[in-house]
Amino acid sequence: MRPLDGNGGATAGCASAAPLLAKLETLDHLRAGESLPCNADGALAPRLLIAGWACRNIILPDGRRQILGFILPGDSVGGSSPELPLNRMNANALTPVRLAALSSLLHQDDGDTRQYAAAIVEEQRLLLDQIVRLGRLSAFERTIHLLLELHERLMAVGLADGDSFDCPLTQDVLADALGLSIVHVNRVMQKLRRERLIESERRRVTLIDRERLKASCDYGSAERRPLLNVRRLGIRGS
Amino acid sequence: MRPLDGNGGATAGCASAAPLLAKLETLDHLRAGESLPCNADGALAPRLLIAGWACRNIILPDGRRQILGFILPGDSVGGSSPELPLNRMNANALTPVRLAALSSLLHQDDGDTRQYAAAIVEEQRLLLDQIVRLGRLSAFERTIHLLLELHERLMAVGLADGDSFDCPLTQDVLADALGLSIVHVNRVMQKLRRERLIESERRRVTLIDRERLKASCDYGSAERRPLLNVRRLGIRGS
DNA sequence: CGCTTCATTGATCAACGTCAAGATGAGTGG
DNA sequence: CCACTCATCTTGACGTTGATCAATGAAGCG
Repeated sequence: MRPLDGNGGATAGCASAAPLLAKLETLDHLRAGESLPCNADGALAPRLLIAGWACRNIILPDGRRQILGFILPGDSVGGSSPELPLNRMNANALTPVRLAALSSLLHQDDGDTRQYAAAIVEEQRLLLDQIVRLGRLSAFERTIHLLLELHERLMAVGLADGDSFDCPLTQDVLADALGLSIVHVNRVMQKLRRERLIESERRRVTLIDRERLKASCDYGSAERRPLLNVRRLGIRGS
Repeated sequence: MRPLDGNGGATAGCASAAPLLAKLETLDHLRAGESLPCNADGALAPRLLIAGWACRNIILPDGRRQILGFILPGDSVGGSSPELPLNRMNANALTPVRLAALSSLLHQDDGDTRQYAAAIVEEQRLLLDQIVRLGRLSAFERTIHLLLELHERLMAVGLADGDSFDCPLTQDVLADALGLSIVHVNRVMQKLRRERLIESERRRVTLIDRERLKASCDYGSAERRPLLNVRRLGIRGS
């Protein structure tokens, strides 16, 4: 029972919920672990991810890995500029993945420039969130924060229903995204379940009380620009 | 003795070394701690920093602070797009700072677009480095890595001579940039001096053996895109 | 079934944070 | 010139978080 799709990849269970993506013609099929296609110059080829999950990552010489961010259905990669560092990092499928051509989507008049710009803005927002997570949140907060981000992004493309979504991330991958050890991720997840903040069975993650979760990790506070900021830093001018 | 400049700000000791910047007319003067000017929409106003140091930072509701990156002489802010998240974060002077108008510099034909694009690329590169530092480097490595970045950037604008530069960062600021406690930063710096990797007296930091330093923290390995990546992640496809 | 990947557990330890208290040094007003 | 203040750096003791090592389950898959 629960056949877990057979054909399409990670998000097949929700495929009906992503009507926009379903209509696109598939250009590439990747298996889990494979690298996203590159141009001759080594930069990511322009693609739209229509099914499955991927991630961008950096691997240090000694084998440590840091995942920079996740690529979810509806996300585009490589479109904006081959110079952009993000487009020069490794990107790997985490599940079976289907990609569509991107240029076709964007070559309408000047619309592509606008699309590219929006993608860059969104990418930067996610990078800043990642920095705050890694720099100033505890393991517990980090994990919640990332789950909230994933849920929000999947929600936006119709791949999360209400409070839950299909999450193909292994604890191994989660660890490298959160800058933690795999063992610790496991314990944090257990604590989250024990405190009834989330449920997770098989690959399905349910965020039980999103408002409480958001409050517990300051989710979203990186976006707001405080109007006036008298804290720290500036008590020095005469 | 050692009057530590009196007029110009943090980088006055090196002013002669930044000929390009010296010629610009100053638009704003900021004292340490003050916020960089904003437009009506709340985004950073377009400026070129010609003297002093500043940083972009996020402050969480409970007072924790994460510094996202430093703004050094020669860096521009707010130029690219008011939508960019980085341009909507707090930015504060860390020393007395002088800013120049940016629009005048860039309103030559289409040159501004190119300039903006280059700035975005560079910003993204620094953000990725920051993520790797926070996510996968130890406190010791992080500190070295950041010092190397600062040295390299100052070198590029003629504000570092050989192996040393004038570093106005307090350990407090360093801590919030590195995601560490202030006490731990202090101990790491001591260890760095004890092992003769750096010297630091007053505000002057000297990197004693840059090659050794780079090797010890994998500096620069985030830029290179490995050609083939068989490690981890992908041993799953049949 | 045997294999492999992934999740889980316990024990132990190192890294890093917190608290509290001095030093040190530069600037300031009397 | 001195006392005073304030920011910064430094130190020690101690607690916590999270890493590491090493096994053991559990589940999917050929």
